[in-house]
Formats: sequence, structure tokens, C-alpha cells
Amino acid sequence: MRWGEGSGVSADAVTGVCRPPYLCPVQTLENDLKNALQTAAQAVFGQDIPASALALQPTRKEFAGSFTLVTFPLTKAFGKGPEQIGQALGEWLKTNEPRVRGFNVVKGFLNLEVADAEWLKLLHALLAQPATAPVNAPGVPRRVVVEYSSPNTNKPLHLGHLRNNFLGYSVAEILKATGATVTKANLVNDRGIHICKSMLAYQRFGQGETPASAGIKGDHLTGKYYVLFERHYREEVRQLEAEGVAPDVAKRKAPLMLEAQQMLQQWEAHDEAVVGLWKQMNGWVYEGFDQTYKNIGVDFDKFYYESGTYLLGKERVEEGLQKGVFFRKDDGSVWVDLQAEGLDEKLLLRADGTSVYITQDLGTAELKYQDFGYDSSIYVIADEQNYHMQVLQATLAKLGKPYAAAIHHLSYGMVDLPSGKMKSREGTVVDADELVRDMVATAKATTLEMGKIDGMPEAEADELFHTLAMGALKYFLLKVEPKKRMLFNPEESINFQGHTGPFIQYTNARIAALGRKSQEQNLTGGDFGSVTELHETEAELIQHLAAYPAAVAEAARQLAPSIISQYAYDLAKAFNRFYAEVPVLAEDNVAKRALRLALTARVGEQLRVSMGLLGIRVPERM
RNA sequence: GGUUGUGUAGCUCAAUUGGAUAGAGCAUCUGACUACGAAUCAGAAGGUUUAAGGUUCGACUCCUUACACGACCA
Repeated sequence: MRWGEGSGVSADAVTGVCRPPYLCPVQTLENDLKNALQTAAQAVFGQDIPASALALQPTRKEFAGSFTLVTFPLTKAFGKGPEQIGQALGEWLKTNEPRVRGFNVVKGFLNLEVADAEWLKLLHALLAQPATAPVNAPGVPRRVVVEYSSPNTNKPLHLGHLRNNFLGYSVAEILKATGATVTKANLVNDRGIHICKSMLAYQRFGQGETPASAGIKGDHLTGKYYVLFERHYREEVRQLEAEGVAPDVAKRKAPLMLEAQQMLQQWEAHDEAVVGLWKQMNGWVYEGFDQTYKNIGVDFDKFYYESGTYLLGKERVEEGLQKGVFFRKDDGSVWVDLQAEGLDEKLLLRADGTSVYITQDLGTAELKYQDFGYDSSIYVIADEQNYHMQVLQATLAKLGKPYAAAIHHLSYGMVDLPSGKMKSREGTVVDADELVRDMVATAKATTLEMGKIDGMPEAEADELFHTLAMGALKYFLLKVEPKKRMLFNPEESINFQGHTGPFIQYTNARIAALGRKSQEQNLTGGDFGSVTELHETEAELIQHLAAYPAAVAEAARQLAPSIISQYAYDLAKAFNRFYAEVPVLAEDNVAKRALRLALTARVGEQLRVSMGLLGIRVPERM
């Protein structure tokens, strides 16, 4: 990974120093404790703790304490056993460091208990900054293009696209949260043989049908003809094979395939009729995509079209030939030799001069760099393209492009169904629009059954059902680490209880209800400076709140929304524990009540912001 | 065949990048709504982390080999 080598990284981001515009309070507490540990080590052992051993980790739930130092690595340098070291450091801290209220040593682990006053200080520091303040994330690039979605215009979006869209959107938002300048780009694959297939089928069987006349979304209508092509084509192949033609020959020589190829050539030759049909059908598809994108809540700053970049790609191929890094074979086709890079020879331009996928990728990369001068260009693409992306990067490097090293493939695993892999040609896909519709229906049924939104206006209720459905779906797809394959079981996978989006949404609805009630009862605000002691669940909540910057920074470094989803879940969980254990509105002590209200409101905001990074909205009631 | 990814509780996923008794949710069982929303909380049960070696204070994590599944490249 090449994070941080780009020139646009700010000085603060590089040094890791956290300054006011950035959100970083827990780091200061951690740093204070680390400094104290260093002082203790000097005082007790006359030595420094090496930087590699100075990492504090959150203490596990089953032990007392908040931060833990692992003392095993110190045994050699200090010439003492791990327990001895822990005990000695702990005792020194307890008597000399007011931040440390107590400690315990379990084997090689020194667990530090932080004084309540310190948590209260931390809470004040947190509240002094808006929850939306950018997060200090050393090593994360500053100018980023995130390319995602990148659909083909011959069929509607399916479940696999949803994972892609949610990942891309979320990664972009997470990077933005670190203060990076992010462009969301969508490279539309609007040309090629697959497009001609649906065009050809439409010409044959369409009889002038339009989305309006058929009452079907444009992308679905076009997809219908794509499937129709495949069906007739397979029939032709079967017939040829029955006549004794070899299977691979039959596939190439079936009349429909030959016609589709001819159509592609006509398109490249700007044949008026073909281009007209192409424009018409692509227009339908874009209308359909727009609706879907809007419905699932993703957006783009910039659209690229392969029809507009493949010529630029051909220029790059020419450039490579002139530089002598590409070569031409006897049949006229152009190749690049990447064997030195551990890859293979790769075709860049066919013998007939037509482009292949990678031709247009070369053009698009160039164009993106011209437009945005990124230090990092992220491609959200399924892992079946791993090899292709390596080839692309290596080829750009051969061309000596400065941006080659900035390319990063965010590779994600396929979404499997219980019945196996989705295949659009065979119709075994989960259609995105249909899935969302089903989810909304389920959310509606579940919510109405709960009976908690009686009297809510219909429009508002419909929006709520949509918010809940998308929350469940997005959370489900984003909580899994991207590179892992995942299983989607339509009946069982989507829950509204447990480790889900709606669990977190519900937590926020409770918080919002507390907010409403405190308004009604005039219990708002107030100073809580007089509070000196905290309930265990309160301290825990503060620690979770303060962990937000670290979670965002890590998510940005790893391009892993799953880290954010885990964070939001932990925070909601901690709040629900707090909620079950201590009264908020019913607390008699005015200062304590004020503190709990402030804490509650902040948790709500933090949940809203965190879920926002996943593209999930949180409702006020549900 | 070559390259590469994955393999953790019945199921779906975690594990702060080498740290404690491997954690959550679903499903199963038990308890809690006249303090603020039970889509919640508290608890029980569920594991030889695919297998066998190795590295070390310490391995789901790193190394070697094998097995299973997937993807890509001929």
C-alpha cells in the first residue's frame, strides 16, 4: 500500500499531531498515560519503554480497568518478570499519577483504571467540538477519486452491484471524514458487444416498445432484451451443435453473434441508425439507474463513459508503441510484456484495431488524473478482476505514468445465494429494485406490528419504512470485511434484531424520545461541573465516544466500512446498557441528570454521524 | 497446471494487525417492562480456529506442507 507517500498530505497528518480542527481527544488521554508510563519506567527501572511496546489497548470487558499495557515485551530490557514489571509500574502510577485511580496485574497485563475526573475532562473536551469535526488520520491521502458502481448499460443492477455501491459510497464518506477531498466517480460501461446484444434483440423483437408503453423501468426493459438475446442465441448454438458443428465454433458462428459483432463495427463507424438506437436505449437505462441510485441513496460527482474514453486509451497504446514499451505482433495486434512483473503478456489492441477492456481503462485513468490530480485512485471492483487490475497498474507503470502507483484496487468478494453464484444470463439474480421493494414491505409489516408509530402521517411513515429497509440492507452488506465472499439468504439474512442496522436505528429512536421528553418536561441542559463520580456505564460510554476518531482513521487507512459498522454497534450496545442501568429523566440529582442528558444527546449525534459514513440514516422514531 | 483469495460455535459474522479465558448476533433455554421505547437488557449453553509440523514468553494471526471451496490466467 502506498498511503501517505503522495505529496498532498498535510504536515499534521504526517506527524500524527492532532490539532484543533481535528477531532482527537482520546489520543490525548492515551498520550498522557503513555507519558506517565515512560516517567514511571524511568523512575522505577531507569529505562525507557521502547516505542514498539508502548501501545495501549482497551482493556477487555472481563477485567477491571480501561487501558492495558502488555508487559511481556519489557522483560528482557528490564530484567524482571512480567508481573513484577506490571506491579511496579502500576504502584508508581497509582501514587504519583492522578489520572490513574487504580490498577491490577494479570500475568503480563497491566490494567489501568482511569480516574472519573479524567473521563469527565474527556467528556468536556468532546462536547467542545462538533461530532462532525474532521478526524485526524495520519497517512491517509488527501486527494482521492473513488470509482464505484460502474455498471453495464445492458441490464439492471443486482445484489452484487449493491455491495459495490454501498462500499464505494461509504469509503468515500469515510475518507471525507478525515478531511480528504474526495471525488465519487462512476465509469459507465456504455459500449461493447454486450450492449449490441440487447440492441439487436430489441431491433428484432421490440416492436417499438418503450418504458412508457410497457410500464417498465428503462434498465429493466433493456435487460429484458439482453436476456432475450441470450435465449435465442443459445438456441442457435444448440441447433448448430445438433448439426455437428463443434461447440466453440458454434458459439462464434451463430448468426445472432455475427450480427451483434457487425453492429459493434457499425457503431464504431458511427452508423447513424445504430448510434441512434444506442442513444435511445442507453437513455432509458440511465433514467432507470438514476431512479435506483436515488432510491438506494448513493450519488456521484463525476460520470465517465467508456464511449468517451476508449479513443484516449488508443492514444496511450500508440504512446507505448512509440516509447518501445509495447510491441506489435505479426497479425497487427498490440501487446505489453509484463513477465518481468510476474504477470503475462497482455493484449492491448486487437488485430482489427478495436479496443479491449483495458484499452479504455488506460484512457480513463489518464482522464481522471487530468481532471483531479489525485494521490490515490480507488477502484471498487469485484475480486474476479484482481488480475486485470494488476495488469492495468503494471501497464501504466510501463508507460511511466506518475499516477500508476496511486492506483488502488478495493477488491470485494462476490455475494453468494444459497443456490450458488448469481448469473444474470440465467436469470438467477437478486434484482436490486425488487430486493429493496421487498425489504421495504418487510420493514413496514414489522413496524406496524410494533404499533409504535400510530398517528404518524403516511408520507413520513413511508419514508421511515424506506429508511429502515435501507438501514438493514446496507448494514448487512457493509459489516462484512470487503474481501470476503458473503452469503445472502433472502429469507434469513435480513433481521431487524441483534447485530443489525435497525438495532442502531432503534437506539437512536430511544435517544430521540428522551430528547423530546426532556423538552416537554423542561429538563433540558444545565451545568454538570459539580459531578465528580461516574457510573461504570457512563465511563464506558465516554470511552466509546472518544474512540470514534481512531475508528474512522483506521477505517480510512484500511478502506473498511466494517470498522465503522462495528464501532456504531459497540456504541449503541454501550448506550443500551447505560440506559437499562441508570435513570436519565427520572434522576433526581440535577447535575447528574444534566450530565446524562448531555451524554445521551452526544451518543445520538455520534450514532447519526457514524451511520452517515455508511450511508445509513437514523430515524427519530420507529 | 500456474497465480491468488478464503476456511473461526448449528447458521451469519468479529477478534484493536503477534497478546489475557477466541467475541457478537441469529436459532435454543432462563430471567427482566407502574424509571425514561422489550426492534432492548441480564444470563445459560454452544469452539482441538480445516489438518499436521515450525518460529516464541505468547499464534485465528507469521513460515512450511497438505486438504476443501472460489476467482483469475493459459
